Amino acid sequence: MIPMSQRKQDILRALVEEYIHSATPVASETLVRKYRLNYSSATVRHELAGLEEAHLIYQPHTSAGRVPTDLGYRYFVEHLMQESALSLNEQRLIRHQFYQVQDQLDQWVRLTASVMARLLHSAAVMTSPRANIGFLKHFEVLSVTELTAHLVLVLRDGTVKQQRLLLEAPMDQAELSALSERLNQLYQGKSAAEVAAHLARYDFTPVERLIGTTIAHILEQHGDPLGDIFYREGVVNILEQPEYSRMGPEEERNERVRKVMEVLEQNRFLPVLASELRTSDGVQVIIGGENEWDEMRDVSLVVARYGQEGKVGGLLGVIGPTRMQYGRAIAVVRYMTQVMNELLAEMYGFEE
Amino acid sequence: MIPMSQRKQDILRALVEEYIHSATPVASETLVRKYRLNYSSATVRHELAGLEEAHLIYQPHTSAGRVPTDLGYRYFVEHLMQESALSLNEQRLIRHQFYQVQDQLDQWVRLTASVMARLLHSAAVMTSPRANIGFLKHFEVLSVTELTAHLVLVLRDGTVKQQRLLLEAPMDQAELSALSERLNQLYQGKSAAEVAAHLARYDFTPVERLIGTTIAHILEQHGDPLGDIFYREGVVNILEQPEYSRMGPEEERNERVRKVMEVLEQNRFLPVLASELRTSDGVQVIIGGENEWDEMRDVSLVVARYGQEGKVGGLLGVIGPTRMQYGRAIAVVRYMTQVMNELLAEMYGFEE
DNA sequence: ATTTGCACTCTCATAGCGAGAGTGCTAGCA
DNA sequence: TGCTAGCACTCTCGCTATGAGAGTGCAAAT
Repeated sequence: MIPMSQRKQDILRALVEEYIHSATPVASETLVRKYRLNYSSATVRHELAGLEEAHLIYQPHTSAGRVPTDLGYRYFVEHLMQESALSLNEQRLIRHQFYQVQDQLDQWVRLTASVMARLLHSAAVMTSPRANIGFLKHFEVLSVTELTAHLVLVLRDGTVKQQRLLLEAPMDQAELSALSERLNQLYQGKSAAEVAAHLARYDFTPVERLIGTTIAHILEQHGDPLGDIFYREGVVNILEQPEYSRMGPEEERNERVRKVMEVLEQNRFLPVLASELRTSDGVQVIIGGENEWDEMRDVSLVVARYGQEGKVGGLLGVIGPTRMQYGRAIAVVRYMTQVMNELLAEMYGFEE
Repeated sequence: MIPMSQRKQDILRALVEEYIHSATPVASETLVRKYRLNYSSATVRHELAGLEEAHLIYQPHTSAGRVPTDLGYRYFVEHLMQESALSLNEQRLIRHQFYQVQDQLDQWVRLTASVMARLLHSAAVMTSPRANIGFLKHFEVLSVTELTAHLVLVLRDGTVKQQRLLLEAPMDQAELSALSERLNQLYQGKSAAEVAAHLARYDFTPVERLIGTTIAHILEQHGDPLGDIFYREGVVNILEQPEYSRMGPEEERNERVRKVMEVLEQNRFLPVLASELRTSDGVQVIIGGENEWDEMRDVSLVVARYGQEGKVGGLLGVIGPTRMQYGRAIAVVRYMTQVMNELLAEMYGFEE
């Protein structure tokens, strides 16, 4: 990294902000005019050449303005940006919406995603809250036919799983009920590991073992908080961004749109998040091609975990073009994390 | 409706098929050549003029080929099209995929949507199966703080609802458990109406009443099988259709994309479906602007209800440009309905 | 009742062109 | 030495013109 004089920093900050705003390559002249810099455009051009040397910005072609590179954005986010906190008014507005919604968990999640999408004019993604480790709250076994039954699990975080069971020997509802009552006693509040351990130790009938292993299996599967995304909101907003609807040659743009839609629809960003969020806490910013996933070269993510560590929680964030209002996005994501945390705390009675 | 000679019908059929295939206005010459008609192109042109008179087709501009109108598609679907059943191979392939998936309900749903999307290269939408009327299976009340509790409902179709309760007087978990056990006895297997009726008749404590009304409310809300769409698949496929990526002037196309994405994201098609499906059974075809919802002028729907009437069920279908492979789409939707029906029947033990 | 032949219309792709934007460099100035 | 003014140069972008091609509608012929 080259030494960054104060002036270079000022210029880079101005350039990134301007580009985020205008979505077109930024000219030296523009910077001087709009950002009241005390040097002439020629001086600015000189500095720009330096920044380009350092791969922080680049020119799409000779005699076009400059555009930040991924590296430039990264520097901006790390050193130059200031998080633009939400105004009190916005905060009130958001709170108010949650207040209006009936106290239903899934509605909160949906609302959170929708608020983020609207506030940032970009796409928001979010997982339902789920326990980091699945704990069984309760299960029932319903007889379907003589040889099949239907297992319904309720986990402590409120999710429900259903699975069909194929019995080896015929059993009726009464038998199953008795059995499930007994096993419920045993497994209530247990995790996958505990259930599995338990299974290993004692002797069980085949049916009991079947139910036990199935439960353990489901709990285990459930463990990964990145299992699947449930809510996507504001995908249209992305398409309205100039890079996807106006700028550049037709073909490239179509290609970009296709890519970003594919990423969104198939949750391709999950692996990236998984590794990123496992290592560190707080709001994470992932910029464009930094993560070497080719399809994501043009998009940035601003994401965070919400919920209580080791208890119930999930993931929320926004996804948009690399030219993203990072300052605001970070503020919004941080704030929504906080809101969700409070809601969950109330709901589950954690101390914060 | 004008009288439709055999020849007119033949020509219309050929034209619609060709347009569905090529996505470009169809010339008289092309029809003669590709569909081996026994008349000259001039004759065909003459007939085309007649069809245009009848608003079944139109010309985008003088000296372009013809394109079917919504009315034309309708006539095609109603009188000319033949449903192209899925080959045995395709059927086997589909079955096989379901066979591979563990017997988990939500995975079936997801798989169904995904299969439809892939088979038809268009977007598929689907609701999770839910009972047409909500019946309570079981509920629990968990103490959170002194004055708040957490209500978890399990309905008979397996969905779960959570809601926070604000108590008027402090209660601890023991009290709540006792209470909920008693009420569970009362309400088990009941519908919204039954719970509500029950509430009206007897005297209850405020807490009991609170829980009762909340349960009734949730059951009621749940009743509408069109409450919300859970699965969308293959949205990218739509963007790959020429009308959204290649044809026509830039601006119009963007507008189209924006519209269709909005419709998809916000489930705007639900009201249309609701009225359509309530009146009749089987696979429904809704073509473009027929339903006077302006945003949907350019898209068609092929949808059906699945599940057992009055018991558990949902909605599935595909959504794409009006230029859609109706014959195949209808076949696929019909087949997937059947598959889902069988799966549900197995799972819940209905006789089919 | 069809078909042939032909004039006519409209679109679409291409090339050419000029204006404008923005740069890099050089020479001059504090 | 650091900054600025001036200027030539480059590249894009939008506009217009143009011509080929596609497809029609119509009139005359079969």
